[in-house]
Amino acid sequence: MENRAISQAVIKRLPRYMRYLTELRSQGVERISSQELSEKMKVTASQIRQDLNLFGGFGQQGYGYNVGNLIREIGVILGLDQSHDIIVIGAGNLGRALAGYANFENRGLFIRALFDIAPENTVSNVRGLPVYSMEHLPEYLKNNRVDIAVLTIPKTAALSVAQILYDGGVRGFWNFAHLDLALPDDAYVENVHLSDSLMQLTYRLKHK
Amino acid sequence: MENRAISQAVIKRLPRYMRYLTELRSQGVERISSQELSEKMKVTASQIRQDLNLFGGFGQQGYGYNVGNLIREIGVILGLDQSHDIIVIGAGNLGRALAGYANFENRGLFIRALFDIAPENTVSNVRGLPVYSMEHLPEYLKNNRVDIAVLTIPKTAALSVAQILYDGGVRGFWNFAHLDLALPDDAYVENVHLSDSLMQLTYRLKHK
DNA sequence: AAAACATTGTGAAAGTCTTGACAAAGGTTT
DNA sequence: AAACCTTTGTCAAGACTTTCACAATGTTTT
Repeated sequence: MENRAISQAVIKRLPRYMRYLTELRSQGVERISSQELSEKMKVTASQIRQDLNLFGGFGQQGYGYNVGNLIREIGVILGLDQSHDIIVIGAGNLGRALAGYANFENRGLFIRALFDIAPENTVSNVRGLPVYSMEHLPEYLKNNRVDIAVLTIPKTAALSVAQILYDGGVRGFWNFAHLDLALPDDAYVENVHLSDSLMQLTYRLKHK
Repeated sequence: MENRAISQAVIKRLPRYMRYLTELRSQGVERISSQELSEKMKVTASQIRQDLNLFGGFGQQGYGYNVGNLIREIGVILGLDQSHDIIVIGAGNLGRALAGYANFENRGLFIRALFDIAPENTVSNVRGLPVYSMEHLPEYLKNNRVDIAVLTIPKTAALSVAQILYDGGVRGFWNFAHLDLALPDDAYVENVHLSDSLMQLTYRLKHK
């Protein structure tokens, strides 16, 4: 838990640093300066140093940053050092796509099950994951720890299902339903609006 | 084409206004004040007025904003008054999810086809859309207008496929591959990194 | 048709975020 | 082991964004 307030803007950039650093590590790069990294990421070196320094002095003057160490440190900041148990609500194409996402497990993100109103229609089981009926959700929540629920269901169903999840103790919500999910303050909701980003693209195509 | 520079922050908010206004219209609401809308959207009334005023005086003193009119105006700003022809590259779960997305067509966004390296494996055709082999992509681009390509392919394939698309005249890219796609300046790329948003959630769960 | 009311549009203030600049600190070379 | 080089950490300036506050203007009521 940080005591200084970290701005949303910084938090948004951390996963991006993670991506570039992981890529560098896979290329065998062991050290990098803020200058070099800034060129690859198309941001200023100053911003990188400022951002990283909010969480501690991970670099070394005259040397730069150790890639492996930095990945580990940012991982801790993002909570990826702890394991997270995740269920996916809605086993349609999007739910299956997210459940089948490789690399989550490297980061301690474990998809445990999918739920659907019509589980028997689910064409192919994703990576051998069980697909349960929605009716079994409350019981599942009694017997299993769930840190994050992924919602890929119609917006008409989203609020009532979220309530069941919240009552069952779930506090993390990755919401793909087309509404801004409003839950009590101790629940953390990340709303993803894919079509919003497509409209930013149409805006730019029009105003180029 | 706007002459004043509109900030990225404003452009990001426009689709959100669109969502709330469309919802209001479907509830039969015909007029709304910035104050009322700000309460629903949890932003300040001042921000709404400031944002909308960048594009023109859509409101009326003492009355507020006409919902239908505002939807139409924001639609024009976002380019949703023009039709866009879209193809999806990669007919996996994610590609099929996006291709099957309802409501795109209401906004002039027409998915015309999917492409995949193994089209015969595509379990179910989405909404009767054709699934072509990747080999046919250059020929397709010769014969069909494509405004936007949606990339739901592995990052190893993304750049070479993007190059084929760019050479074929495509300038809009909605990229879900796990890299920041870099293309010439006259191409417009919207990179979507789903796992970044999940990591923002794990951050908040850890630092609550 | 006048008075009272509501609400926008907008300039300026306050707040936040990003960038620039450089002293301090450690690395590297000779 | 001294001199030189590199690069961070950090403070302050600059840029950008949000919020405040209110005159202007149109709406509604009486």
